[in-house]
Amino acid sequence: MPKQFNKTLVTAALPYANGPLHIGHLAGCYLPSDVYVRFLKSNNKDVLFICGSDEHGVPITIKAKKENITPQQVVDKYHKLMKSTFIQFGIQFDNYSRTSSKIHHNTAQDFFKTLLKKNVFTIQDSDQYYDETAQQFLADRYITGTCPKCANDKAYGDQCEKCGTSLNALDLINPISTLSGNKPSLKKTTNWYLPLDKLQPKIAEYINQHSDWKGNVYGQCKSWLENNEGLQPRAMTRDLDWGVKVPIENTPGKVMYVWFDAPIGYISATKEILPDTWQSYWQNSQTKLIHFIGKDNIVFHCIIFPAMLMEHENYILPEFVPANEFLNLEGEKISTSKNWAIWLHEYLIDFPNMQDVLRYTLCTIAPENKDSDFTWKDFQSKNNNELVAILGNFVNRTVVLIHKYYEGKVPKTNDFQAIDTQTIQSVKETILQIENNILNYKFKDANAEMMNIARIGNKYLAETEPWKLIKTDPERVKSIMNIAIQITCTLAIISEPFLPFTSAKLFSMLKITPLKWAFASGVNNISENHQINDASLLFTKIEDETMDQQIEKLKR
RNA sequence: GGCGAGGUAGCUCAGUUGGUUAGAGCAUCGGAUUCAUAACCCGAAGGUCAGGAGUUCAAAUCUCCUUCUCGCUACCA
Repeated sequence: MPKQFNKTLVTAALPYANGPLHIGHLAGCYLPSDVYVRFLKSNNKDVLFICGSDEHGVPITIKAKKENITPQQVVDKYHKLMKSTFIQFGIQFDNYSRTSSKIHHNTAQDFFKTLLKKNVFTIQDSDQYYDETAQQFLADRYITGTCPKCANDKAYGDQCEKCGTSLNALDLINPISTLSGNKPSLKKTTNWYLPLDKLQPKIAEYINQHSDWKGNVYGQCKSWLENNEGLQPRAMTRDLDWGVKVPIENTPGKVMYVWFDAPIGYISATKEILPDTWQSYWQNSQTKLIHFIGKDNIVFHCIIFPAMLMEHENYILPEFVPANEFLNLEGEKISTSKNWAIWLHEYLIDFPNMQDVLRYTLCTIAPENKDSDFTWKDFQSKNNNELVAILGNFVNRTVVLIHKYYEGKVPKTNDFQAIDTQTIQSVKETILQIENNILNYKFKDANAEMMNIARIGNKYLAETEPWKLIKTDPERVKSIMNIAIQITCTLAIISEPFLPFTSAKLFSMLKITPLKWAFASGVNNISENHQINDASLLFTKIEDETMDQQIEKLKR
């Protein structure tokens, strides 16, 4: 029995505010979520799209120390940059918030207090390494030493990358803090744990109800649940001076674990824009909650956050988690530290007003089922051979012909011939496929089908040959050109989720106010005698030289 | 090491519960065309489905083994 929903709450993973955004972020998470939300909004659905910067955690404090500024200055810088990047790429969040905001701190603390009141947490003491010079406790990741198994002297406190063994920092021989290079000391500390072990049956039941999730997501959840010892308690607090303070008396220097506070950021961002009605989304069983993320955070969104929500008891649980795999770049993993990335804010400078080209390219190679690869050559080919040659060209030849034959006034249709009805029918069928694909989170397929509508248009013109008929049967040409312009209007409507800037240009060229999805298969959207604007190019060719420069830039 | 996901045409990727001759886009080659940004349209060629064994009337699909890539491995986010 499928559940019925009347609201959709879409979240996109909170990007971590210690660096700029690159194409992998866009392809993996923000583009698919934006397409999905734009589609629902075009269909007049009640949908809310939430995101924000994740501004806590150790890496930010380390970056601040390195650059000799405060953590707040670090997050201010990247929050501003990321927000502006999203806006420029047309990622249309209803709210792009941040976890350093007052409302977030309050919301996260309230959430924590509720779990405290319900006695959800278990409290445990443990010995943790402490760096006297840096004056802070060290996460396992920030300690290196000699692996007890393979004697590799560059093993991390959580894992030895040489032999692959999972480690505990206490196992390391000759531990060294990566912050100061000194030997850390052991200190006792108390933390509040989410007892995932006790919650395992509830979580397992929840996951089992969602065997329809994508293979990578469901598989990873099962792997956590069915791991030899099952789920283990996880500390929800950390010893750090940067983060949301734990709302318990006499706990100085203790903040919430980033993965406790970050997903609550989705809630606080909703509260921020809907102070009175946010509960109608988060605490309403009629709401479909969807988390768009990358494969690296499956466990947090499918196990830990749902566990938190279950124990709070007032919230709905995620209904679907479309996690994408990773995007590679020119055959290699994207790496921030090696500067092997295409930074979005730089793309905007190098390719002004070409956001849709990147949106399109990334959508065609979205890593929906497996890691995929971005190459500049492919980017150029998608632009030149598809956007310019198929979509741009169809629109251009249609608009040019209408100006040539009718001075830009849309001609009236006469009787439809078989080819007309067939063409209209195949456009309708393609639209249905797009809808079906989007609703099933298959954005790559949906995007390809959108391009197929332009192909149908090109084929229609090639087969009807209005440039020949104009000499023998001008009445017939009127019908053909009318249908061609209606298809152009369809393209304006259905391209909006994928190519919002192009869609806007198309509506402007057609000189009509933007239409919603319900009009997509209409054949009377542009009325007879309506005056359209002059043709202008939607896309321009990209030369080899431009691509060579970008490839050169990567290698620097 | 353990677990999960993947390996399909030159390239980038689809292949739903096993079922006609394994698909698409791009690239390549050929044809047609001139309204259009030398674009469009039609057609052809291109695959031992990572490798091996097994189950079955039938395997890209199910099972086992080998191998490669990516992720997770519980205090990185």
